[in-house]
Amino acid sequence: MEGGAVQAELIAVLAAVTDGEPRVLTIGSGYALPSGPLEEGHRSLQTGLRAWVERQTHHPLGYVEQLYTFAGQLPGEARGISISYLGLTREAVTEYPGAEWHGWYEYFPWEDARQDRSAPYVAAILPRLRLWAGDDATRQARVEGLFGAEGWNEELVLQRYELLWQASLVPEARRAHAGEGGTVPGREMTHDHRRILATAIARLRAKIKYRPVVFELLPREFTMLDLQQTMEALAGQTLHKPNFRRLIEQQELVEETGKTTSGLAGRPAKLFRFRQAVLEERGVSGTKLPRVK
Amino acid sequence: MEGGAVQAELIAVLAAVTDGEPRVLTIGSGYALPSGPLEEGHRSLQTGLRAWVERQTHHPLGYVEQLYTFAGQLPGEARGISISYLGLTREAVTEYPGAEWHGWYEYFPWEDARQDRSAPYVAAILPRLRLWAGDDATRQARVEGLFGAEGWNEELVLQRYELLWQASLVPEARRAHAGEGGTVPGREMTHDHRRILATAIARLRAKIKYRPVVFELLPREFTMLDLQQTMEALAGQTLHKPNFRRLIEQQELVEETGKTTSGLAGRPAKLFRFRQAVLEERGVSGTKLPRVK
DNA sequence: TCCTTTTATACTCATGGTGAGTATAAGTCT
DNA sequence: AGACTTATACTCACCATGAGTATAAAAGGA
Repeated sequence: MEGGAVQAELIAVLAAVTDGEPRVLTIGSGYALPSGPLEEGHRSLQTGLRAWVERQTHHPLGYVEQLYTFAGQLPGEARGISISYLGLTREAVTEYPGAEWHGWYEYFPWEDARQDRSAPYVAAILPRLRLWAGDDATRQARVEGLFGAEGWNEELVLQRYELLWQASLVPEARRAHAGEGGTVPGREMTHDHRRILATAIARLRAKIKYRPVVFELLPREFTMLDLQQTMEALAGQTLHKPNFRRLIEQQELVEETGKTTSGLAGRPAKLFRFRQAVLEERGVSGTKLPRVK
Repeated sequence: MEGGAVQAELIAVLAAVTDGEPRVLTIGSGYALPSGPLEEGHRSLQTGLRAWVERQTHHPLGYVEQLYTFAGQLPGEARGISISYLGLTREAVTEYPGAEWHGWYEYFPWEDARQDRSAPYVAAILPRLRLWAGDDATRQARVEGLFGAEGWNEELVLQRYELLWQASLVPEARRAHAGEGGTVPGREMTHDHRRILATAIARLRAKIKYRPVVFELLPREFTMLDLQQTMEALAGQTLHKPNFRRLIEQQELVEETGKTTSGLAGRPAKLFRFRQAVLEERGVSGTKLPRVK
């Protein structure tokens, strides 16, 4: 009845958006995510996570949600379980040696589709994937569906990374099954940390569409443009300004503070704040089914 | 650097819909979910889960997705981590002793809002929750938001269960902090298995709205009514027939088989099958943001 | 045989959200 | 003062959705 005991590793993807760039908190010069094993003293998984992030980066942890759990084969030692989390914050002013913020898109340059910034990367990747697919119709369909010109779906971050992995086009894959030829641009990470980051980005891109989590990344007061640019940074997509505004207003997510910006070019913008009340009111409908009565 | 080793427990919520009733596979006469510790031989978490479910219930596992991971304090022994999964299948014809299918709504009678079946339960629960809330405005808001007459949100299954737990109205809570007074109708489960079931129901209710997972629960060929009733069983809501049909058709989720039903009362219904192609075509848009260009 | 019952399927109509684009307001900068 | 820049307001066509009604095609009983 007694199963084998395992090590439990807690891994954090801590995200922020600064100056319109989404960033992630790393250690080891951008090569790893903050992480450490669950210990005796930790009363819960989140407690353990908080402890490790604060020890390694001295950065406080705000909003946190669980991402995914999987069994990893720690080479040599006993097997381990990795439990990953996504956290949202704003970058602290003070820096801590060893901890660095890096742009998401250093790791996934092909994911930033704002004004076609990703275009050259995708153009370089596609022929190599097509070569890999060869005559295999299933592979071809996946390649075109994920990287093809028809309707880029920004939520499929993980699927795209895994495809590159399988095609041996990322360095991490080489460590597993030695491949031939070169790899694709994009910063590498240890173990499967880059896969975890991809999971985090995908989750966040999906979530901002139906839950008001963006506000965790913004200061207390912000302009419509701040809000829009933060969304665009996360989604990796440019948004239609008037319609974005209308969307936010009709959902009553924000309220005016009465203040405006000044000193910048152009007409001063109103400052808004998030309406905390939404969190209670909204059980979020998310309906889609034609209820009766 | 060496953290405390832990036990990893794998827990499965295996769901099916039979004759318009959503059901869950249990052991111990409906008192527990299939589960067991991760062992040396298991190559992945899902492998381990499959092994345990098949050993305890002899039921095959089809579509599976991860639910949640948390640290539980197994009393006495070393601490443990519980990793829960949701699986979707059809009930096998052969039965295995010790394994039983039970209706979801035996465990959560207040969640079945089809033609007001839940009404008497909600009516009985509400005054007791209001009593518990007392003058506390935060508590009152939660009670009314979750159980109140205004817009029942079928996705908040977990939140409702947790509220009842905190109010000490479910037997499981009594084991933790002894409470006074009676409990509310609804079958009890061991440990936090009922909480896990609530998580599974909530996840599935959310997911059927944007991913074609219902078809995992249906036979290969089915009528529109079969499909609708399966959805209704999961959502715990009655749906508008013409609009439901239109929704399915415009999304091109199914195709006609050419066959029809016969022998039953009323006009024969066309038989449909799921269009497997959707799984490839659709990266599922889920858009909501006003993209530009 | 015909009529009732039952279920399936097809239509109608008003409404509101969404995509796309244009027009005006109100500041800085030169 | 005029050019420039950004913010904000408005328009219009279209389509998905909520709600309800009408017709089709079988079974079953009088």
